Amino acid sequence: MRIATWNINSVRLRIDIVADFVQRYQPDILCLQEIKCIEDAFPLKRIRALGFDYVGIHGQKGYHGVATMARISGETHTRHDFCEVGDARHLASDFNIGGKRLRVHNFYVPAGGDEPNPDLNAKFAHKLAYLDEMRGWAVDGQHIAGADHAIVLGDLNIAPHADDVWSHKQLLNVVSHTPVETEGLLAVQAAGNFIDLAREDALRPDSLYTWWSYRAKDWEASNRGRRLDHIWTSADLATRCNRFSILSEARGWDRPSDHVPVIAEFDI
DNA sequence: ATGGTGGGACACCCA
Repeated sequence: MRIATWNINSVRLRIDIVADFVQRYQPDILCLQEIKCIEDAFPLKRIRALGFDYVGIHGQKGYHGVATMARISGETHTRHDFCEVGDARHLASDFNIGGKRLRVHNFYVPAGGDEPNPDLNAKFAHKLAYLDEMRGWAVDGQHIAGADHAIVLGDLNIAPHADDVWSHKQLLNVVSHTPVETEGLLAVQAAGNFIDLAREDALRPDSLYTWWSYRAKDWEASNRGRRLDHIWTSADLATRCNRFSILSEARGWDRPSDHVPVIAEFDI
């Protein structure tokens, strides 16, 4: 079973590279973030033509929005409105694999703006509140209730470890790598006993970054990237993961997203 | 210290 996550930064604008990616890498389950459209505007025909049977969409006009599609049959479980602000940032889908129920949580965690002070920046305060609610949700076991395995993935908008960014020192006060965020994200991970696949010794890719700013003159030469996109699994599933990859080359495709696909393969 | 480039919707928000 191959699963991929990709912040596509407008699915309508980039449907052609989504199709190329699917044809070349054949994910069984594909999770997109920042689709930036409502459900009715989602390019459903193109996605179905790629062989996806299940398509779950949590859309919103202009901003955010996540969608999960699969070649295997699935059903939408929930679209949870964390912090109850009406944002489309989460979708949970259930799949039956090998007689077990797998729940896939597709997340787009708030970016949090530029100012890393929650008293001065409501967006940053919202990001911290969102993480805190995720932690409680994981502690309560809500992520897996009624299922056998859980995967939490998506654009979590935080690079939690020192080598998840091009310069730990220079980014300590930059939103996405501040201590309050990295500690907050690691607390969510600990609360759900999730395994961060990129950090498993046997799976660790050479390059960890999943995002490079559009503002760099030459993203590849400067390589000022960050690992913002993650695939976490429940412990039982992590032992069945035999391949993990970050498709860095996608950042160099024509009219790219600023994020690249992250792919995990399981022997289940 | 600053400004750099991309989205969407509609004059400016967000990343």
